[in-house]
Amino acid sequence: MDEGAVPLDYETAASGTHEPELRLWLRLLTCTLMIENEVRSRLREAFDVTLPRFDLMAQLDKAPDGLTMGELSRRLMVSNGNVTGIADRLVAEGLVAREPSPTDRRTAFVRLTPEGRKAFRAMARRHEAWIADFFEGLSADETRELMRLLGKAKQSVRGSMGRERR
Amino acid sequence: MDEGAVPLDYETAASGTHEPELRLWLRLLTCTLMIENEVRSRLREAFDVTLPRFDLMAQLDKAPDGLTMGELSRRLMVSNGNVTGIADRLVAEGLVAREPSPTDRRTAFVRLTPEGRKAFRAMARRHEAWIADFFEGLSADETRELMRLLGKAKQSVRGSMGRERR
DNA sequence: CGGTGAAGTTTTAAGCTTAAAATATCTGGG
DNA sequence: CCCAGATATTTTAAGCTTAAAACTTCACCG
Repeated sequence: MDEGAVPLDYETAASGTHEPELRLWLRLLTCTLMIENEVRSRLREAFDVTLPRFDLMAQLDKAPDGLTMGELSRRLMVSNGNVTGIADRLVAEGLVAREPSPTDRRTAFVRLTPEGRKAFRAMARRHEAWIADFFEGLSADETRELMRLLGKAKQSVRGSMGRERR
Repeated sequence: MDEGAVPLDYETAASGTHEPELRLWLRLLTCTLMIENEVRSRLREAFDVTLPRFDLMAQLDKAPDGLTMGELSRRLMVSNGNVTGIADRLVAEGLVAREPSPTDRRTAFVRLTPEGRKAFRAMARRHEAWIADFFEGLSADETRELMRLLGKAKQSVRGSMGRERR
């Protein structure tokens, strides 16, 4: 048995020499990747679905009237072309339907099919339990405080988007 | 001009109906994606380098004696095969060198070349400034507290990895 | 020694992702 | 009406990513 079995991640060896902001970023990235990798693996094992398809369906589930491809792209924070490919595959599986906008022929609406909604709801129930379990070690107060600080961080990042291009 | 121009992201429409842990996860993901996308774009624009290549070089920079492919894979939290491909491309660019282990012929060591180290150091300086700027809106206390809470979250996620497979 | 399972890496196939170019449509000013 | 620029989406080419299989080498037990 490996004695000091410390799991390796993005933060490894980033201890002393770096600025606190960089260490914070590496820890943020590590947390996200750990959860993302675990969720991806469980989704595949339990439902034979990929994470990007689950994410796209999650956005559609929150929008009963469907979303345009552009709205999907912005909410998922990925490129337009990316959404096209994932939606194509979900349409081929019958989980999602594409339909043209009646008022703008450039625009494509996308919505869950009844089967898609049913499949998603089943996955979402398990998914939500997984996420709750991941954060089980945090008290309600800590969860709230983390939420608040990440909200501030989000605002801060948002504010620094345009500037600092030197 | 769009009046209430609220930028869309993963959290959109996830407000009332979901558990606090799920909302926390979506916010964590949003923060990470915002930073990752911005860093990717700036690295491309300023240095014509991809984010995965930068990340791999960053790990090597912290390990002057080089790393095995397996160690790289664990630290970057990606699959083995993924590292093979990125390392191949960096070797082709002359930024990274592969060498066999003298003691174990299965093992491949990888290290920065002098040119690779020079190129990385220049990128890292700018990168660190970008990251500091992203978190400018947080006080030193808030940064510390966020760091602490993310550390707890990391431990919590780590602890829930094996269990909850029902 | 010889074989057996474990460990390190690469390969493969499929899918995801981006940036940029291409296509199609819309909008508004002449 | 027409067209120039803007908007919405898809296509393309290159690269990234995973999971699983294949290869190679190692460790060690008998």
